[in-house]
Amino acid sequence: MFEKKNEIRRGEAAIVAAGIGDIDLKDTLECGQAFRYEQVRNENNYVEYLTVVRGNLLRIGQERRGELIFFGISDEVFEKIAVPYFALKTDFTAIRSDVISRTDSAWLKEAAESAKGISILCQEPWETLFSFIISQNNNIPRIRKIVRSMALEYGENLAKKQGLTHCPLSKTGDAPSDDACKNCGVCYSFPSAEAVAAEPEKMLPSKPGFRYKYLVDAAKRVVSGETNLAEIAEAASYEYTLTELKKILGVGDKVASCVALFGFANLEAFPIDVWMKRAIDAYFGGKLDPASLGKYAGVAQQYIFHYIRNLEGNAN
DNA sequence: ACCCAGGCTGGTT
DNA sequence: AACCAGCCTGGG
Repeated sequence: MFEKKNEIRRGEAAIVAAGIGDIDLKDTLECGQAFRYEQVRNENNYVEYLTVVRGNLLRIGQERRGELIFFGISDEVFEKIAVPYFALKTDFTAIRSDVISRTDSAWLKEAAESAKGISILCQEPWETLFSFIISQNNNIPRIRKIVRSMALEYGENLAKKQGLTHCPLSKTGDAPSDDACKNCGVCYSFPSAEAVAAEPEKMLPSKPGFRYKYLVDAAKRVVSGETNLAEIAEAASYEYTLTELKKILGVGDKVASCVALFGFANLEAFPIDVWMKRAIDAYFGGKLDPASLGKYAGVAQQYIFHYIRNLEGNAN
């Protein structure tokens, strides 16, 4: 694995992570790998997002490529939560060079350049599994809506817990009381497997549709230990991860490889969905062997995926 | 009204 | 082994 050190500036109210390659906050959060992000409008000249990571509400801004600003964050949360989540120690510039060096495809080289702002996040395995089960035959706005709604059902109000004096999404300066937050869900912790397994029917108002029984199966297996996410993480084997995850009802190759890539940081995982099929048919003569792209094939997959979607007028 | 959305299951050939 | 209808639901 390539690694590099970051230059971290610590201010009073924020920690700035600089020298972290080409990362683009919007591209990274909105490329379809994650669902718990919310852009916050502000009057400053930077983009700002809210996101929930392992039970921590994070406020992140970006003024320029390759630099992230974490607002109101402690050193501990920064080191233990933000750095791993955004994979700030992973050198995606070097990985991109590695990918480019392994292909003759001018189209892929172009895609890699175009999508160089994308970092592969390191998300919580359970959250990734649950979210990608919801993602099947579904679109991103609705996936996000379902997750927000379930977080509201099962989760904890983190804005309140973390002592925010006003809601970042409110223009009127409302305090983040349970009452004020009851229709939002953006700032709530992700539903735990235990909570879902204990009261699965609470998912129904969020309208998961035919995925309901899949979500129940996933929660029950994780709680019982039949699916041992910690052990899968420890094994760090792509093949093993796929095999184990596919035992869950409703988890096939696509969902399992997404969870491997985004939830277990198996960067060789290569999810193939309808967009990837289109790209492979149109630009790789109908076949593309992931192994030929090396151990960072999953990063190449994101470049291809991002590029084809932008070319073909990006869908939801 | 109809069709589709970042798949999978279960049944049929 | 390959094929494929049907699936919950919301939005165009």
